[in-house]
Amino acid sequence: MAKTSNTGVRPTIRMVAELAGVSTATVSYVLSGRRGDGGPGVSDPTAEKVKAAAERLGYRPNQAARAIRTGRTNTVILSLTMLSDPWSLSVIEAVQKAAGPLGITPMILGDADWVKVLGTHNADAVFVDAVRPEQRDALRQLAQHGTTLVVFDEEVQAEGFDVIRSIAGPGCRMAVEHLLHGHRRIACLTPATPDGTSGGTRYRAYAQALEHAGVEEREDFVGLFDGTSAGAYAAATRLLTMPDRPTAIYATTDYAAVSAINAAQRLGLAVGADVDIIGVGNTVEGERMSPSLSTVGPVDFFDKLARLLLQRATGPADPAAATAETPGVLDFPWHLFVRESAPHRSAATRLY
Amino acid sequence: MAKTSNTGVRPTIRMVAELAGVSTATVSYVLSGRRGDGGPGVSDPTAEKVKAAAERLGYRPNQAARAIRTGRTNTVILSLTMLSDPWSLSVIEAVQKAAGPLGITPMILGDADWVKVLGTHNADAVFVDAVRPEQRDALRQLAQHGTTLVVFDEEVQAEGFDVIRSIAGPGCRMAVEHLLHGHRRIACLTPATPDGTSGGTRYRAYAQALEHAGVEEREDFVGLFDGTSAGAYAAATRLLTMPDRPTAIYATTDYAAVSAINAAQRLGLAVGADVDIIGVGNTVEGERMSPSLSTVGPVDFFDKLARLLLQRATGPADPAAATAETPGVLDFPWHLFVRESAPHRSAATRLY
DNA sequence: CTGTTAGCGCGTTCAT
DNA sequence: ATGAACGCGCTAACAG
Repeated sequence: MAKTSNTGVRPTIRMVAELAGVSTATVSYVLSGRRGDGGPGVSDPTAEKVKAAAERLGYRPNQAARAIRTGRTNTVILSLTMLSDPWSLSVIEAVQKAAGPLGITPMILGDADWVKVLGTHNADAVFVDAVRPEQRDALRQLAQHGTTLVVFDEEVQAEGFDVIRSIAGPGCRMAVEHLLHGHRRIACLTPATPDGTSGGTRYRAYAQALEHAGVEEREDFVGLFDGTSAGAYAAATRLLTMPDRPTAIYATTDYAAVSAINAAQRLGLAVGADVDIIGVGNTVEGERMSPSLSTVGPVDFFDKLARLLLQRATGPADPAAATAETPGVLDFPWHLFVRESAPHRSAATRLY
Repeated sequence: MAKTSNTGVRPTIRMVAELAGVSTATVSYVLSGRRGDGGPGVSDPTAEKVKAAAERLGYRPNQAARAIRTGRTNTVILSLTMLSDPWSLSVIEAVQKAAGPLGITPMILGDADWVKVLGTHNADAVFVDAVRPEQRDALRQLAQHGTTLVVFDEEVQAEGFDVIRSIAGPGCRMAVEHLLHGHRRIACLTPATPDGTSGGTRYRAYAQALEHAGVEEREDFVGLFDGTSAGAYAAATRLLTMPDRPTAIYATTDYAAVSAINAAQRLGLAVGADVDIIGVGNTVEGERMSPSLSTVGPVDFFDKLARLLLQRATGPADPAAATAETPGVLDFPWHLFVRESAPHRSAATRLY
């Protein structure tokens, strides 16, 4: 056990230098492992002395001081509005996995108030998951002042920063149209909006697809729930115990779809045979469960997002050069994943 | 709309000073609103000029540079191991609410690897929600080097930092004993541990309370679920549809208890009359629902935690003075909250 | 009473 | 391998 200092004060590079009997420059070179441009310029014995001194003092370089000089913080900030949403957790997980090997620390900003924070705190790159209209100016200004941004938004213009788009509407229609191949009695399981109605792109896609196919929408086939997965389970149970129950359920999130599958199985229905269920979002859980969940969603979304963010973070710190790298719009097209919970239906197997 | 600079470089205090035709010191005084010890020492006209220049350039002081000089970052770090746990979200929410008015930004560290990060990144205070045994040395060393820590742990010694304890065992026994006043057929609804068994303090309290009361534990009255709230709903449904169903359910988390209430109501059982349900954790949701949830838990936990953390963050930056403030152990005793879902039972109303 | 000068505190990096 | 300058904002001490 190396006895470490207990002065109550954090060791600085100067203390290390003094203890090792060298200059601060040497300590810096040794600990950062780099020397000018060329080969190694520090002799092994000195390097050992320095490392021993640093160890003994428990020295850790001060990131803030380093950042002031290098302009790099080895930090990315994730500004996430809805931390309770599993989507946010997926973002965090993907970024953490990719950042670790690079020595970059992801810091999460749970507050929606990224405008204030990003103006004063530096990071090598920042991910922002929601932009309110009145924040757009601030966004542009941040980018102009050299903040490296990756923004998730369906509308905002890419002006000096990256924008990730992932437009749900067409994909959701694909999901409902897939069900329409084999069904006419199709229910929709969707969280209620605060005002009690079921707004939102994902619900509208359902209504439009039905209308386009000439299928009348039934009000009692819309299963609203409170956003929790237990609520989805209860709503699905209600739908599936109706006298003329739906033969298919379109759930506007994968989590609701999983609950619906559980509810159906509890009721003794064979999912993928007696009843088809499709989700939205293409989350990993759906692929792994049994029966596997049919769904629509972007491909490889979180990993690609993480990769882009970290590429931007490690890219040239010089903002002038960064613009040459063409930050722009990255579009994630949605795909249909036909799996067990809602298989292909031919004329022979359709349920109407 | 103030036209702002677009040089692609972040404005510094020097640029503001130059544009305003004053010195950097003046800018600093104006923008930080303080001057030496005494009253205001900047004339109104100059202050206006400076503010205008700062506005025009979109100047925001660089926190990293400020921190190097002042030792204050106006930041607290929350190291949270299980971001998916609603408990973590409650911590975040409480801290954010308390930090906002103080101009302090909470940053969340989702990684469990706080040892590496806290060594290099500074914050005015740090909350750590879990300490593995091999991390205890690092904890002590961080505290010695001046990091202000608040640690949530049931075992670790308070050596130069605050420790928050909230011991579940006795409280959980109170919950089961409350049910024992009116019941004999008491089920336990608890998430399964990875190895399939139901370990954990909260389950053991159930087993011990039953044994102590001379009630035999029935294996089919232990409802294990996968940790999701839909899983809890399904497990509760199974318990309540048994031929000789339990008359009371002890759920080891409030979220499971809420699911159990939903399941009971769906089955047409009157909660608080036909069946009693009690939770663990004393979350706010339980108090607000109908029927209100009986539960056990600490009182005012998150708010007090937030208050302590921010008091430490804003306290004297001088670490020597900080020790005089007696950081120590803060114990949160658990209470029993008897509400509608499991009311008091007398000899007249008991269900056995 | 108002504003400036000079230097601090970090780790990094260029000449020497 | 080193001395000294550097980048940033803050602030004690000073000049008008």
